[in-house]
Amino acid sequence: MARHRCGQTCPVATNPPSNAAIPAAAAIPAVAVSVDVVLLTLRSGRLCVLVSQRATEPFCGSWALPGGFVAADEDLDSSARRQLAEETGVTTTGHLEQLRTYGCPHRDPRTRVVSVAYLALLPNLPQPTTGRDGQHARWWPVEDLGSADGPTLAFDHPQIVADGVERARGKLEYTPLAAAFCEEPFTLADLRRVYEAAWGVVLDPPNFRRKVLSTPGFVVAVGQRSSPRGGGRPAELYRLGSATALHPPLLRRSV
Amino acid sequence: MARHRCGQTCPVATNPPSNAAIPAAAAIPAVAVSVDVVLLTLRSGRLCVLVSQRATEPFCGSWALPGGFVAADEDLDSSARRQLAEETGVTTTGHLEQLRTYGCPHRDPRTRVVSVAYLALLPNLPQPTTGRDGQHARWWPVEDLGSADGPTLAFDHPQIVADGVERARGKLEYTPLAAAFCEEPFTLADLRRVYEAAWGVVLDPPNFRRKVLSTPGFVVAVGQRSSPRGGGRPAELYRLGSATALHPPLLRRSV
DNA sequence: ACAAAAGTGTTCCCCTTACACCCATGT
DNA sequence: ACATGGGTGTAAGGGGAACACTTTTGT
Repeated sequence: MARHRCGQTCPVATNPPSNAAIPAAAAIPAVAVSVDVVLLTLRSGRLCVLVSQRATEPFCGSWALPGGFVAADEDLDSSARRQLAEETGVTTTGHLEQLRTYGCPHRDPRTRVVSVAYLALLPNLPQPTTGRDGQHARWWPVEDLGSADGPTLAFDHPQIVADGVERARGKLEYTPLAAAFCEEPFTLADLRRVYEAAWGVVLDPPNFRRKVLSTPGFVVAVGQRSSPRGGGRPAELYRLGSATALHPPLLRRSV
Repeated sequence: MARHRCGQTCPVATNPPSNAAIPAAAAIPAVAVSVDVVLLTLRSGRLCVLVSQRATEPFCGSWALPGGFVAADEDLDSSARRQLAEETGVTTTGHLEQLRTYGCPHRDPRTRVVSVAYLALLPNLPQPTTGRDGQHARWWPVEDLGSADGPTLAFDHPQIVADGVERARGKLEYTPLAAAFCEEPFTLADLRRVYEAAWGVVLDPPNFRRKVLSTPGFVVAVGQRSSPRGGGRPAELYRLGSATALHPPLLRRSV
């Protein structure tokens, strides 16, 4: 047992590190690692993110992403799922992916916190999401975030949300990710509305239909029809297929 | 001053945490944060990654990515640049971007290490890269990594390299990233060979030329011509332009 | 009957592709 | 002269955009 490069005692090799680019006598800095989740959903045609209001300093009264510290023997992905479950009650069957890591030294004014951000996509949840401490959590349309009547986000969470939204928007182009916003089975109109809400555009229904169906395995017909709400021909119902990529992609108008 | 959620004393609020999803009495686990860099370049038409041979346990004799621990007051990006400079002598003017964070609890057998991986792209370096400790560092063609006569990579570095290579390959499609592999000024053939090496395809020179030049700001002519090596008409020389994205993208053949 | 939404057909146009051909230089 | 690589021209085919039109439901 010895004290070496990792700054802790553990039962393996004791040679000085040759592969780590740190000064020989330097201690490994203490860093707290947290996970923050950008949870996006669609509510009445608007892309929304889940945030909860902070009751403590710093940033008391501001809104923050669900998140918390990674446990000792916990994988990062598992931690993200746990934070989501504890703070929203969602045992996610939806999409969850790592987004990016934020490690600016003073992003948390108290101590060094490196935060691994995740992106989660879910269909609209029927029940209002309540934090495990009963804290005030709510959905905010992402387009309201910069505006005057929108929420003030804590820490560097504005940047994290912006990165998450941009990732989601971009991935809609070349992955079947849009289905993560829909409850199965869904109609092609449901799927189209995901793109329209996320990109802020209007898509031509006939062309969208052909495009989606032309990619084998994007969606598969379930053999039933939806009950129309308020007139109109019933739509066929689909489930997400096994395709992992869209070829060719469904590109946004110029960027 | 008080002991609170971040596990350290600091001069701000003392209320119990309401926004962090950790058990009230739990200590913040000690985690070491490191940065590993996937440095890619092109050598004689092959995409290569820089690795250095470990001289200590664990994984003594295996090859590892350049990397090291993040310093106390150091930004993640700065840390990546520092590791690169210390281990390869490169003061990167090339491309550097965050790749992904790897935090599996036992990815390092000694202690918990969360590693933020970076992707760096550089033109072929004339001098052989030597580590700051004189350690054995060399380029390996990425296609040799899985093979029998290729190197054995330490830790989860095979996964990190694979992710980095895939990121680079994908980003060539819709960003001007290929120019990061070329020393300026470069010819369009140089640029084309980047795509051919990275994707393992053969591209039609006339069509490639039109495609590249049709995106305004991808490359700009410098008004000179290259001296041909071994016959052939001299090519026009270009520099990277100001465009940040390719519209429409230069797509790979089906995936 | 009318409105509304789903779905089909059709045309135009741009981009990609493939390949023939010309240009400029080294040997 | 010939090989080599840079660069231009051009015709065929695929996919996207736009929109007319048909189908099926609710009111």
